[in-house]
Order: sequence, then structure tokens, then C-alpha cells
Amino acid sequence: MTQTPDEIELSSSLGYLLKEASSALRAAMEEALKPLGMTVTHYSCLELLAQRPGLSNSELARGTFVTRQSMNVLLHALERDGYVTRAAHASTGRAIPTSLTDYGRAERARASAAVRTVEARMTSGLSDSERGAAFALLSRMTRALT
Amino acid sequence: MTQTPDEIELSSSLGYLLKEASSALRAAMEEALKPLGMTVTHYSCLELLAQRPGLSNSELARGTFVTRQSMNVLLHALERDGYVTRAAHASTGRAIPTSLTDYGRAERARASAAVRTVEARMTSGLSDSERGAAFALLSRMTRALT
DNA sequence: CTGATATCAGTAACACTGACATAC
DNA sequence: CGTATGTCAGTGATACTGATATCA
Repeated sequence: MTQTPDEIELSSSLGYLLKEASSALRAAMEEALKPLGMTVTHYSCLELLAQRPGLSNSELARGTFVTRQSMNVLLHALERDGYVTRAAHASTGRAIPTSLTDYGRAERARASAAVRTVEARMTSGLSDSERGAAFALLSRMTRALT
Repeated sequence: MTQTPDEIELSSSLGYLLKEASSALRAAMEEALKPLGMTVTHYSCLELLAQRPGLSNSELARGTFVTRQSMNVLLHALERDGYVTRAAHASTGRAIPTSLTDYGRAERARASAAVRTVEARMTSGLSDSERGAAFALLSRMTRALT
């Protein structure tokens, strides 16, 4: 053993915990979304469009942490399956605004509900004030990272 | 628009925030680990082995949220590349205990350092007590999910 | 027999990099 | 010209499901 207990203790303080939380959450979300035939990126895109209608392909890519090429593939699939509509032509530049269809909005609502069950499970042991604190801290931490 | 502002507000309360945090963190970690030629799952496995030496393939799979088949592939790659060693035969049952090599321990330390820079960036705007609160809350939330 | 494990094999979904055209 | 965007094409790494064998 060249590794001292202190070094291990230090490294496992937050770095691994963050990773574990991230993986656990992603796995739980994937499981919750699977019955709806949706992936996390899929859901992520719909949620982003619900909050900010009219986003372009590149903007959606940045918002979901994938390349614009990957988002392009997803977006065409979403359009083909009736989740979203895209303007025929860009009004200015090359950016084509995208919007949810009624079907897309309904599916987003179903997916949100599924994700909320994960959230409920995750925060089941927390008081209301703790929930609020978690929300605020998580929000600040995410903002600091992007 | 069939979507009322209230519904959007509600849905974006924590469900999407959690997903965003998860994605942002994962992306940041991947970027930090890339120069080391490591993926998040890769690192995850090394970290888990550092904390709990002797875990079997199936136990590692559960701890990193992948199937044991996927972990099997990764584990053989890690063994081939000198990160870990596995006992030639199982002492009991079929479970083969896995341990980090000196090289594996050194690489894990480098990876941990890289992840700590992400953590530092993420918590740069937080006070010490807030950091502690974030750690405690995150820990409880993760535990509730697994 | 049942359950857990390891592992081989095949597949499939996914996101990536590269390249090119277009628009400001 | 430089930058941002959309899109096509190819590739690669990843994890998955299915199946088989071993062992308590």
C-alpha cells in the first residue's frame, strides 16, 4: 500500500460524491423515462424547449451539453416523430427556431411527471427548508460550472 | 399555447435543475479527465477500488451504475493496461477480488486531482458552511436514490 | 433447484470528429 | 475575412441484451 488513509479520505470528500450523485441520478432518470421511450437527452431537449421556445439547434446543443451535430440528429428525429416543429426557413442568419407541438408538450409533461417521482424519492428524507437549501445550492453550483 | 406559466414553473422547479446539474457535472468531469485518457466510468471504477479494495466485477458494476457485462469489458481493459490486478482464481464462489496496482493508484490520484479542480470551480462561490451543507445534502440525496 | 457470478458474443443506440455550404 | 450556423457522412467508443458455464 503506497496510499495513505488520509489521501483516500481527502479524495473521497466531494469529488467522488459528486460523481456518484450524478451517476445515480442519471441512472434513475433513465429508468424513469424508459417506459416513455425517452432518453435523458431527449427529455432534456423537450424541457429546454418548453422553458425557452424558439431555440435553435446550436442553442439546444449548448443547453444540453452535446455537440450541435448530435443535437441535429436528435432534432430531426423529434421533428419526424411529431414532438417539435421547425420553421421552413431562417428569418435571419441560418438559425432555425424550434417549437414544441401539442403532442410534444403533452409528452414533456408526462416526462416531467416521471422525473418528479425521482426527485421525490431523492428528497424524501429532507425537510421543506432542506429541500429549499438543496435547490439553492444546486442552482448556484450548476451556474458556477457553466 | 396549451401550457400555462404555472405548469412550466412547477416542472422546472427541481426535476430539470437536477438533470442540468448532472449533465453539467458529467461534461465538466469528462473534460477534466480527457487529458488523462480516462472516462468517467473509468475513473469511477478506480476510485471505488481505492476506497474498497477487493471488490468483484459485479460489485463494481453496481457501484458505478452499469451492467456487469459492461464492467467486465472495462475491467479487462484496466487489467490489460496495468491499472488493476485480479486474483487468478476465486477463493470462494465465482467472485474474483480486484485491486489497484501501484500504477493504478498513481493514476487514480491524478484523476482525483483533476476532479477536484471541477469541484473547486463548482463550489467557488460557496462559503465553508455552505460547502458542508452541500456535501451533507448531496450525500443524503444520493443515499435515498440507491 | 435457485441465485449470484464471470464471461463470450452480437447488436444497437449514441455522440463524436471532419467537412462543407450558407449567412451575417 | 472571420464567425456562427445547419447538415451530411463516417467513425468509434460505450453499454446494452442474450446466452452459457460455474459455484455456493
